[in-house]
Amino acid sequence: MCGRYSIILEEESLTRAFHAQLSQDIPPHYNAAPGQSLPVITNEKTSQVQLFRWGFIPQWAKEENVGYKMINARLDGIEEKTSFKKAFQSQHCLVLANSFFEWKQSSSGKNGKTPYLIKPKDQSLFAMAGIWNRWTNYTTGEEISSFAIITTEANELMGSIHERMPVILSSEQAAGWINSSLSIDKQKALLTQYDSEQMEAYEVTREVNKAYNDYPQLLEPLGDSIRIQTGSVS
DNA sequence: CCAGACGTTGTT
DNA sequence: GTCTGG
DNA sequence: CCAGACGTTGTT
DNA sequence: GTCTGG
Repeated sequence: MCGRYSIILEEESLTRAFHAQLSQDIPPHYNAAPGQSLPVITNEKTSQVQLFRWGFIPQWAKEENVGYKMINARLDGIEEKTSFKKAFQSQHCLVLANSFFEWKQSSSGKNGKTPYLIKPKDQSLFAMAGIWNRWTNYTTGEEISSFAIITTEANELMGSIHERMPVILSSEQAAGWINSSLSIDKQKALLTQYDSEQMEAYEVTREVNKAYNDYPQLLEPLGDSIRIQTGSVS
């Protein structure tokens, strides 16, 4: 799954990869967590980065905390899910990221879980496929826009760490995902499993476990950690 | 019909 | 165990 | 995702 | 709101 990631937005790479603008200052997130306002690009406004809350709040929700249970949406079966159906048809977004974290359960059961950082080898900024929703709290009138990250089966590289991973899009796939003039069938075909050969992963400090820790050192390889790439360990 | 769920991951 | 909050 | 709380009343 | 289950 994907329950934590990093995003430090730079205007230049944003423009180059996604042809979108920043309309406000967006603080760096070295340790983005569910419940926070994070940068996305939606199909409704493809030229602007907006801040949406991570944790999809469905139409039927009576209160916003429902969103904490819906930080991810499984691609498999998503069209049959009451909560996600409508958004999967017409409310797509790109969740901007530089890397994401996954925790590997130690085989012995001892030492608990070890956090890893995973990212594409080549591009520093990438998009994860997301769905969004706009929800109104009828008690307070407050309107909240929220999103979930679509997940799929782990590829070879990810498999050694965790069973699931986010759907990662190339910039061409990303453009199609938020292009509402494409048919849903064509858009669905864009949601492919990212190539294992193009990714790398390494162990990071357990300081990342605490969501209130948010600084650049969280992204550094742990001193004696191994770097994982498909077919080789270096 | 009404009532109750509506989600994911991992662990047991 | 289960829920909330970051 | 992980961490941390999980409760009430009354008094300061 | 909408679907599933009784």
